[in-house]
Amino acid sequence: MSAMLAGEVATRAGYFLGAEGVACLSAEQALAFTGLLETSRRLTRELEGELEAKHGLSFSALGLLGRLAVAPRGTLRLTILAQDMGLSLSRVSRVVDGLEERELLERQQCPADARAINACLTARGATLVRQAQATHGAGVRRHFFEKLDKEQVRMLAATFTSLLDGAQPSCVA
Amino acid sequence: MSAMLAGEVATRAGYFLGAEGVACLSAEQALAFTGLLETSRRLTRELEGELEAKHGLSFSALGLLGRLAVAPRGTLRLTILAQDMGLSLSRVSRVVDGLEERELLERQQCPADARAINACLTARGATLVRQAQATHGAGVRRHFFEKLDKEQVRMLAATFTSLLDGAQPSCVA
DNA sequence: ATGTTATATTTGCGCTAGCAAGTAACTTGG
DNA sequence: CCAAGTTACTTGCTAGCGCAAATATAACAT
Repeated sequence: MSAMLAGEVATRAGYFLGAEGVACLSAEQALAFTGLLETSRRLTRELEGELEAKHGLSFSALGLLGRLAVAPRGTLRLTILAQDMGLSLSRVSRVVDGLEERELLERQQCPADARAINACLTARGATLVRQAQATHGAGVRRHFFEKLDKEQVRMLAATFTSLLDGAQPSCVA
Repeated sequence: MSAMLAGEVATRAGYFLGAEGVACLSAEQALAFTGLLETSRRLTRELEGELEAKHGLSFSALGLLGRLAVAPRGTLRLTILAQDMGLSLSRVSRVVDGLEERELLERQQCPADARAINACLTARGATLVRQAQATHGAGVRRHFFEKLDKEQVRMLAATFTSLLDGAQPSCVA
């Protein structure tokens, strides 16, 4: 299997193994790294496709609505959303544009600070987010957890927790 | 720690835990899933940023050049590149546009098939890809492997290998 | 030979994403 | 009280990505 493994690695990790070679990373390391990125890519593609098809929501849109759904009064300021979600404020502003268009949320002037805008979930939005969360949850189970045993899940959770520990937010702006 | 863990999960996985709740996924499952996506996002952002800053290459561009670098005669057809890289052909065509502009590769008519185009690495491209691979390899070690022990790497490699096993290509088009 | 179907690539469009610049409003030091 | 600096948001721009349509060539069946 070592030969087949090496072949796999050469294919999937070709972009950082130079002509000089394989000494750069071990086969296992290459698999761990490229596997992580590739798994994330496929999972995202698959799940976001379902979400888009069934509810017309991107991942970010669902994340935003989901955060509103658990916030007091269904309301959060855009800045808070951006920080929470690790997105730029400009992106959040435009996601909100789209959701407001569809009347899933409303922009409201913040009474305490005239600069600030509250995104506020509508009844329509609250209904949709519940449905979409159900779709998404089912998709996650189907595409991810059904293929993993308990031990693997435990280990992944522990590994990612430690990796993300020194967590500066992923978006600077 | 269970309380803090639950808090973490509520924050990071808020988008699929509805008002009704936490019953949907276990805390560990939520961490494994969101951790995967978040880790991938940060890693990509960090590494691609370095690559862009030092060599003006995106991840895809490096992948493409890297594949040419190990191909016979530094040459591959666009279709092959697209399949290998899990990108759409249209995307590959445009990445090639950019790299051709910078004279890191050339488009050549395939002698055997007048429809096909070969992307062919130039000397400049071959030099750059080696440098960029070095940068990238160092970045991967620094941002990823330095934070993991041997056992974790082994486990990640095994898990992702089995997850990606039934691997239909991630890009349909 | 020739029409049909399949393959290879390019181009137009729409989406997500961030950064930079612009505007409005809050805060603070003098 | 007001000028300088900070914060909140919006808007214009760029880049990556895929899909769908357009074009050109190949392969195949009649």
